[in-house]
Amino acid sequence: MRLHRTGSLPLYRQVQQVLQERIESRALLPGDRLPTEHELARELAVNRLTVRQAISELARAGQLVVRQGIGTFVAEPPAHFVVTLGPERSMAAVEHTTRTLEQEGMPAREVFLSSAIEDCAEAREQLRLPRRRLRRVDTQFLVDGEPWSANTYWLADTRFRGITDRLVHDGSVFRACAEHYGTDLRYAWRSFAAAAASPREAELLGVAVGTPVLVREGLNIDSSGTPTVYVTRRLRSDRMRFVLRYEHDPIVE
Amino acid sequence: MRLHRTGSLPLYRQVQQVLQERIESRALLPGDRLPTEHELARELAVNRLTVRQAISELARAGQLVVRQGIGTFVAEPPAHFVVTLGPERSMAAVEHTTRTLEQEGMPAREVFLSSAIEDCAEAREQLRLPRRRLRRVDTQFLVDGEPWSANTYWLADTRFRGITDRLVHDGSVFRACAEHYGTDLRYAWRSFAAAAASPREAELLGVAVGTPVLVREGLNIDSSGTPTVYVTRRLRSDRMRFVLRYEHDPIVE
DNA sequence: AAGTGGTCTAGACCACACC
DNA sequence: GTGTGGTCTAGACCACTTC
Repeated sequence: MRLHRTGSLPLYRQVQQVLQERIESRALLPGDRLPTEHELARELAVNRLTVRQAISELARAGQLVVRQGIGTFVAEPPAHFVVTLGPERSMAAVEHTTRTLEQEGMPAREVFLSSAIEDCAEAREQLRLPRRRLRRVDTQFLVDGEPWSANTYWLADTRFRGITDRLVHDGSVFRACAEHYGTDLRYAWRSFAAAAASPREAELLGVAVGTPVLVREGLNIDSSGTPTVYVTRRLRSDRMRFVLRYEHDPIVE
Repeated sequence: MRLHRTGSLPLYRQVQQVLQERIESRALLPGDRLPTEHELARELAVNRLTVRQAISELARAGQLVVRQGIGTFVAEPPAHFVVTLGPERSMAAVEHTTRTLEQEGMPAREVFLSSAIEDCAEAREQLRLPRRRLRRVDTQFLVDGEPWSANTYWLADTRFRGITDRLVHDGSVFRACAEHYGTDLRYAWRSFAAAAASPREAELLGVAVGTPVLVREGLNIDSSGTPTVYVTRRLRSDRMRFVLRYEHDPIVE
């Protein structure tokens, strides 16, 4: 195989096409290891950096998975787990998702990462709190040992005093609010956006920097309508997807 | 300024930090042009490729905008337009969004791109149609002349015969369905995910390949409950964001 | 024509995983 | 140690924008 500049298609795009053809023709199956970068470079008579440029775009797009020291692999078709959102503002939420996952043999749990007094303009405004009262709690959602989301919660330090100690053994913030503080939460709003994974987020999610992540933010209010928890989740877009169903009587999270 | 390998932080990350510091300290303001890649390379005593690697990640993350032949600029803070979704399945949808945008002085319109008989397993399943009856329509949503979303609609060719001609002057597919075919649509479901822009999508949206985009899919049914239009939208995540409000009585799309 | 970013090369060394 | 991907360099030429 030999590539060369033709028309105006850059070499690295031609390399991409070669790889995509091999995947689509099933010459390479999900989970298979690609030839090494050196081998591909030699085989296609291009520089290794050109191969890397081709691979890195395909990896970002989720078609390949690169593992340092091991090799580059054809990605498994994403096990898009569908989370169904109802029109309700209730929050059986995490509970429901967790149960569903477990029924499919995928043990899910939320793990506490860190907690600190910290300021954040957006959280301050949403919660209407002075800056010194703002507590930030970070958690990770693991499914089958694999990180699926990185979460940041903002809440009033005074109202949930000592919550950090509660979270060490069970990282579920919402459960802690309910069980230890008697606070029933429901949604005021939730939002969806897409963003590139920052270095920190990429590490937490086990993906490459710049990988698209689904950003879900939400404000939770207590039964009196007071803004109580402002949460930001970054979700692996190759693992989760949200669906708003209107037909049937709908469930949660 | 001189960078060198310290600890284990790669050079290109140090270059990123330098740039981010200049942006955060407001030494570089939104819209400002950065020094050229050659200049940065010389100034920081690193290779130009190293500078490029730093810049390309920041560009993907939306902090910088790179324009060939012109220069690299600090991105304007994203004018996240918020689209409010109600729990209703109704579809005042595009209408409402368009009106809101226009009130803010941003003329919005949907533009027809192409139309063809084409097969798609997912669309076939959603619409329960045989493959030969499947029509694909592509449109672009422009706000103030700038592309905000790339849309693909799937519908029954027989039911909407001649729709292509209707769309040439007004690209709004939903409006065409209502006005020319008397079909009132509402949502059965909508979904949200994130993905990397493919070369084709990147071109339509005016962003770099691999930029995170918000993927919104939905199935629309007519008043008898028949699946009628299956639509996939790719939205610029630096321009739009979806919010589900639960508090007030809610509006549309 | 001049200046910008876009692509490509050859070669080197480093960090990580596995044996 | 061996082999993988990760980082980095020096230098070249191309494509696009502006003048």
